[in-house]
This record gives sequence, C-alpha cells and structure tokens, in this order.
Amino acid sequence: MPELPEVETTRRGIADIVTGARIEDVVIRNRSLRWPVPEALPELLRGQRVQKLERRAKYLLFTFEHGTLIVHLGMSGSLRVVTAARPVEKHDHIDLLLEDGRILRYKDPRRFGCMLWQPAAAGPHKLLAELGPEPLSDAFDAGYLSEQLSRRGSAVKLAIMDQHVVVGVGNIYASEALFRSAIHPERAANSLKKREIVALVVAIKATLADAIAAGGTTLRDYVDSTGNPGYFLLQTYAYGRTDEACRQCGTPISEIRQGQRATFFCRQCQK
DNA sequence: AGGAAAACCTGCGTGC
DNA sequence: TGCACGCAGGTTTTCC
Repeated sequence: MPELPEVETTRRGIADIVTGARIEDVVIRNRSLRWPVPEALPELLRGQRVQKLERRAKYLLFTFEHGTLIVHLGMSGSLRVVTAARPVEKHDHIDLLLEDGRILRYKDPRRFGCMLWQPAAAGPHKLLAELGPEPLSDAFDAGYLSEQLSRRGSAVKLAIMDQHVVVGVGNIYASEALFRSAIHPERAANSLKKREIVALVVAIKATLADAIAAGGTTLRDYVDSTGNPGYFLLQTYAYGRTDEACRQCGTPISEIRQGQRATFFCRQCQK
C-alpha cells in the first residue's frame, strides 16, 4: 500500500504502541522478502525495547539500543497491531510479539518489502545512504529541485520519482503533483521554467501533506485491525481516471506509459 | 555514466 | 468455469 503518506500513516498509527515497548519474541513464518529476513532476528530483538519509530523516505526505522530494524512495505505490505487472538492469515510473514500481549504483524502478499537489521556500530545502512531530501522538509525547495532537474533530460515525471532527487513521490502522487502544478508529465526535466519548478515543489508538498491528513482520519483502524485505511479515501485528480472528465476543465483524462508505469494527466490543463 | 528495461512476487479483473 | 494475459501503490540490478 505504500507511498510516503501511507508509510507515514502507518508510522503514526503504531508509534504510540510500539515506542518504549519491549519485544517479547519474533515469529518468522516466511523469510523470503525482497532480501532474506535475518534468521537471527528473534535473538537480536528478544527482550529489547523500541526506543523510537521514525520514517525515512518509505522506510520505517525501529531504533533499538544496539541497532535499527529497517522495514519497507514494498508494493503490498502492511504493518498492524493486532491482538493475540487474531488468526494468522495468508502472507502474514512476521510477528513482533510485544510485552503487553499484542502483536505487530507484517503482511506482504507480493513480498517486495523487506525487514533488515542494521547494527548500531555499522553506521547508517547502505539503502538509506543515497536518498534525496524529504519532500516535506525545508531542504526540498525550488533552488534544490532546479539544480537537480537542470542535469536531467528525462521526463519530469520520471525525475520526481527518482529517490535520489526527492524521496517518497510514488506513481500516484507523481501524477497528482504534476496535475496540480499544470505541468505535462512528458516535459523534459531540464526544460522547466523557474516558476514551474516553484509550482511543482509546492504541489508535491501539498499533495503529500493532504494525503497524510486524509490517512490520519482512519488511523484507528490500524490498531483495532480490519480494513486498509487511508489510501482509497483519497480523491484523485488524474491517477486512475482514464477517460473520465477532468475535474477542472472536463477534458477526458489521458493515460500513457512512462518507464513501464501508467501516467495520468489532462492534456488541456497540463502543458 | 545516464537511462531504459528486467527482475523480484501474488492477486485480481478482463476477455476469450 | 477455466485459463491466459495484463496490470498493480517499489526499487535494485542488469543491460545497453
């Protein structure tokens, strides 16, 4: 389920329960995610307390005294707090058993996600080392994006989805942010005018912030189980609306393919 | 070195 | 009903 807003929604949904909690045990039913889940995870985490739960890009970082548990939800992953009575379902690959009897349960049908361990002594993980700035941080501004885009001839949609440029902009929000800033997704990144880049930065921040706010309205569901919150509540302007009327001008929304991913836009509003 | 495509998986909807 | 096909919110790896 994840783009950045979904990951942040997950983090907020479980943070209060997980932070400060002691891990009683870890149950691994299937190790084969994106990379193998460390076999030693139960021994590594048993008896240890989660000091804090943070998000970097689309990664969730569980900090322990002796290292960090790095979790990515891939395309189809979810992380929920459930009671011990809840039956294990298909694709429930990993359980973190908490001291209060509840369980932090990782489900991922497609297994594109990962759960890795990075010892504190080893420094930051390689996966996190080369990521671009957080889109909602001050570091992501027009000056920075201008510099990044100027060196790229690829389509602007591909550029803003590149995690070296800025993290957390996935396929849905890339189309949405380009719609909001009235920029055609196939424009060469280095062809954008300064005012367009300013608009794009504002649009990316607003789109993600709105999505997080929308996700927040259903956060409770994570705790009590049931349902996949947030995501589907979002009203999109472009994404998934092929041939439907543009909400601004009525022109049918176009669908094209860029880098083997679907792109949606209004050929009238976006130039 | 930059950019495009393949690769990793399962599930679901569509069309024959 | 069954089956083949294409597509899905990601990102690393491989191949020009």
